[in-house]
Amino acid sequence: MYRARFLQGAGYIMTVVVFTEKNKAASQIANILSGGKPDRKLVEGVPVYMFRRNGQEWQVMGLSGHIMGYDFPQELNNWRSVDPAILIDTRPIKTVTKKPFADAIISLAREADAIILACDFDREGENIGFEAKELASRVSRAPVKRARFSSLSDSEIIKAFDNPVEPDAAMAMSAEARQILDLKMGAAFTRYLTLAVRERARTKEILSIGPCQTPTCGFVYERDKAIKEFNPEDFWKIEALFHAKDMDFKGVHRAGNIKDKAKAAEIFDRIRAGKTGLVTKKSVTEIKTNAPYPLNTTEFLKRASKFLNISPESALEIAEQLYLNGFTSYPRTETNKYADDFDFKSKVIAFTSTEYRDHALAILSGGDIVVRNGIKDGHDHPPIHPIKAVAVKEVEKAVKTEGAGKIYDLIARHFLANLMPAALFEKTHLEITVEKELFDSSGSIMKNEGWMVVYPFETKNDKLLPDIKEQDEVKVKKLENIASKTTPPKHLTEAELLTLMDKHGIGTKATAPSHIETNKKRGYFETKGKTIVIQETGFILMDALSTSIPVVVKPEIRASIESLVQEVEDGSKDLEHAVAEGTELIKMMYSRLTESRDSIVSRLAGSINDGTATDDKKNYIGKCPDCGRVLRIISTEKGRFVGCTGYPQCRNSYPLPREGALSVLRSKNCKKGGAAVIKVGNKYCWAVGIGPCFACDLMKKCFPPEVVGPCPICDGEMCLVTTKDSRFLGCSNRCGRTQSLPQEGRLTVLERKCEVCGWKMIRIKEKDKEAIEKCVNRSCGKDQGKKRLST
DNA sequence: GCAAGGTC
Repeated sequence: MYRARFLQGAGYIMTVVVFTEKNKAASQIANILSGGKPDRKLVEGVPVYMFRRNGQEWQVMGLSGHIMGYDFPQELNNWRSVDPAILIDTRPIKTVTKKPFADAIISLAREADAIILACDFDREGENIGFEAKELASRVSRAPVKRARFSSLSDSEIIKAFDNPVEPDAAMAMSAEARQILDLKMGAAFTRYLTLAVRERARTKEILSIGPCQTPTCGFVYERDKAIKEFNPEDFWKIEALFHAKDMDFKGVHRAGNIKDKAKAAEIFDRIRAGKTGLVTKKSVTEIKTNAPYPLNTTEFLKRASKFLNISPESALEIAEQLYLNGFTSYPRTETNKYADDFDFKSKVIAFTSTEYRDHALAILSGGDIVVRNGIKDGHDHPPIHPIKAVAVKEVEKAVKTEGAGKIYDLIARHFLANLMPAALFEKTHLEITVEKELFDSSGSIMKNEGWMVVYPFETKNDKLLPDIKEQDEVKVKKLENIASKTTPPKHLTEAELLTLMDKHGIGTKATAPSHIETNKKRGYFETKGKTIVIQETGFILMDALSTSIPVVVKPEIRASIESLVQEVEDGSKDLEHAVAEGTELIKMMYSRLTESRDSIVSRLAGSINDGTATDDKKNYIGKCPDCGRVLRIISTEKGRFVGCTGYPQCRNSYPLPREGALSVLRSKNCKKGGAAVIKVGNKYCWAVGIGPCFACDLMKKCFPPEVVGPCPICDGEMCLVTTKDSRFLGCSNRCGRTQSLPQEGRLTVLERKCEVCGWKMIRIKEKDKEAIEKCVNRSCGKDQGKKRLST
């Protein structure tokens, strides 16, 4: 500054140095501020853009995100010799991780008369700017200012650089607090757990814990636990098939899902003779469905997974490629709301020369363009939208990454959809009375496609009802009392997981996919198509942690660090106090971890080195309730029993019957808590730890005979009897009535009943043949009941 | 070798 003022009189030209978050931003900002084409040079291999502005020499350089990072001092890097607890009390050291950038900063700073930090307008951006500021301060006393802008539009950039503000130290320090606390916790917990498990199981795997990855896994665990613990309940549903005006349509009894079998039977008895129904009420309502909000990163990743089956990780990578090639806008944004002065019209016009032509023309002919805007404004970047209007083929030619065309298509269609009117549906509800009982039928017809015309990803099937009025009569074609069971919740999809993470503030717009990847890499969960399924190690770890340190498995861990970080940003707490408080918190959790070492480790060790025992399907019984390892059938010369792989530490064992071939019935769960149910020969079943099933009062509940229909000659029921080399139907009263069954193929008794005789239907699937469904009753003459299935 | 956050 001193030098500048002194030299200015002698024709000295002030040099303004600008640091942006990345090269792309540097070049764009230089373009805007220079009003033309800036010169470009390389400093230490880093591009710098130069131009004259207001009589000053400007030099704009892009950083590469963080160019510094925290780590522990060298001497703490030996996992074996350093107690992980020490890490918690050690202040990590910040060092340069990208030297060329640091060198370039220093080189530019030497010549600078003024420095402007121009990174993204968020916490990490402020912090990245401060990394440059700190390096510059080593060689320069030039004043440092901050340009704040939330998009790279000309007007906003010029405004930001004409009115620079003071850098926000509190905001920058808040990110510092996050980095330090994340590292302390992650490193200490991960090292401790990994080393503890290695004492018991031979593995090179790392078992990591972190304030984002662990709650992410926690979401998956909670869902899969609910699935595991789910108990199906019976319910009955009374359905009618109506007919009017040449059309069949369905109705459901108003009682919906009836849990009480007797009640369902009673209702069904009242109506079963009904031949006609009366339309007692009809209502028609019009429903508007708005286009979804513009795409921010989270929403984009969710839709790419849901509609295109592209994982969040690769969707973000593809979007990055599209962005770098100028097809779409910056993919990392929280904002789902366009700026007031956003120029939609010229973009839509550009689309008139692409395959989206018809949609673009429809928008242009609809008068003023109205955008369907969201409500989130992260003051960062505009929603993800197309920059260039091109054909999908051109995108695929330029960007070779698989899925690039599909992603572009989604972004383009979403953009156009945001400019189109709402879709209109007409929903019709009919109340139909049969024998004084009420049935409901509903239908839906699309009246106006609106934005959905350009958005084929959402399904919009019409459900039609005949055009009938109140007091019209309809024919009853069929009435059914359908027995069903409640179904367990479904596994989480990636889209749902992203929603949960977003809702609980786990990770940022750019990092959510990486936390999912980390968990996969660790073997905690895996993706099967769009759904996510927990794996043994992940389940046991989450299960163990949720009893000893529940906050770690829940989003609370992130929230408590976040609230400290927020206080630093607000200025209500300084960095040192926040780090001290956070450290105390981590210490408390760490001591819970060490206290429960044995229970966590013994269970985890089982999941890791007992892989072979688990894979031994023939002898695998289940988890040992004492130590969490693996129970299996052990046969010796002296006899056989169920024992634990944890032997000799764990001496848990259970007796088995001496005689008979054993086969574990995987689908049966012993209701008295037996570890598994084993079939002994063809005679009886045996619950491990409980004893023979025939001696159990719950036998009939666990092994209900498969009833297929009434016995034709007595009041008994015909049941499926399966022996080692045959299967047939026999009367439950043992009156002597039997019936043979097809002996070949896999036989399944279906819930559905034959429409003619009321016996159950069966399904036979022979190898290399199509499955056949037919009535099980040989005396039932109905051959039409036979149906070939496509499988 | 450990976390999470930037960016390529």
